[in-house]
Amino acid sequence: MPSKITAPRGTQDIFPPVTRAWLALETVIHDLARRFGYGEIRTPMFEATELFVRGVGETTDIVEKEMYTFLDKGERSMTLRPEWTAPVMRAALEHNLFSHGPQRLYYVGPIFRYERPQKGRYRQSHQFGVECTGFAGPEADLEVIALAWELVRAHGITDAELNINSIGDDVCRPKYRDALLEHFRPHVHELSADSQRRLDRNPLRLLDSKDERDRPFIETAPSFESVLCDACREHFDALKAYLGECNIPFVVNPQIVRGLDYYTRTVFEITSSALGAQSTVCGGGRYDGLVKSLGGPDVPAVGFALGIERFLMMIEAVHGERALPRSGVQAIALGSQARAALVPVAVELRRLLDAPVFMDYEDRKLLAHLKIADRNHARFALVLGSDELAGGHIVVRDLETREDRRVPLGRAADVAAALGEAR
RNA sequence: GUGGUUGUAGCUCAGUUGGUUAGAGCGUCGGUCUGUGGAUCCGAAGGUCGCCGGUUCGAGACCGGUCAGCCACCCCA
Repeated sequence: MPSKITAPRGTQDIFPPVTRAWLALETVIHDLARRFGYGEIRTPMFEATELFVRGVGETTDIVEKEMYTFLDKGERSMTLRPEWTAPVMRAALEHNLFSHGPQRLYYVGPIFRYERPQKGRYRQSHQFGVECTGFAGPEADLEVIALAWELVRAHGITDAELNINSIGDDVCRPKYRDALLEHFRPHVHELSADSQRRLDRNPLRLLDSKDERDRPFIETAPSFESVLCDACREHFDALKAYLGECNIPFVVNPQIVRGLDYYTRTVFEITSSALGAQSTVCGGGRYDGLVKSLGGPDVPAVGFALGIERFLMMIEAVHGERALPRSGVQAIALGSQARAALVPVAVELRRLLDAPVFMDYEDRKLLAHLKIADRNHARFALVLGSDELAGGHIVVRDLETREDRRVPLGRAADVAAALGEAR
């Protein structure tokens, strides 16, 4: 037997009722973005590989080992979108959006990264994110953080924590880098192998090492705040003040670094203990240099990305799986004659009712049909058998109160009205 | 990419030191109940034991490989 074809590693099929939870979250997201004045953008699921190499950074893990890259039939190197920010900026640039002033854009959709799957990590995952361009001041930082936090707050997620940090700009980041090198260099051989590698590549990332051997040196490392230039410090202080005034609780965490090259100044993360080792549900920050590095004007920008799968895990950890309330009607026909009469009624009811109308087309006993109605979580059953057919009525049964009533069969509108009353 | 761990019915899992014909619960379907549901009881369907190879008289059990799930590292949402 040929081996069964299965979904590729790290991808998943999503069925009802889980798809319902996805739709509910997406609905909240679209509404939230609208209230903050953001418009939705959709971009291709694949892009020229070059976009990510230049946008995300050549030495980042994403570019070095996590991209799904392939050659198309024209021998062009293409890559499945591993993150949204670079494509969104590319699209905005390509269509000259930046010449029309500040932009507020958001997206919801899949990203692809070639990684070994684990809890909260998949090869295809989905992100919601926003990009706010054209504002250099801390107000924009506050705006996107407030938007992300509102999503968390609205779902009553109590164990979420907002961490913020500033990683400086072109002026002070090199200084900090040097300070770190100076601090760690004398102890190179006492550091973990990973950290020794990081020291050359990206000393900032050494700060979030989990290795016990690195801990003592990380604890004594100089903090970025001590090196921030005046402009960056002012920006960071203003943001903290705004967050306080808006009652958004946060902690300053000097170890937040972000893995992508384009971040400047503000970086932030929202974490939760519900997610295992992958505790970050939302990560973002300011990326003032990205648009320029993609060949565009010098446009400041700030945004975040939020993992949909991880967020759903958080919601479930807090609320558990909710029992579905009864809703809609089960149309039950006993016999072929009744079925022929009821099918058009069901179709008409679907036009009239704002609730599901279920119907099973097999020949079954009433009992079996009622069991199906239960399984569908229907609120009402419409029973049409030979007696009702002869009498020109239909029996409406309330499956919660077990009450039966007769309704004239003549027009579906009458049935719909009866259901409306009964509710 | 590295490490640990697990693959037996749709789901959750038993299966003795290797031994004839593969087990349970839940779920599904039918009956119990010629037309009134979530329960009870009875019955049925459903498996080349992830896949390939090896050891053996004999493999679901042992060995190797491979694929996949889960978890962690690296890193990230």
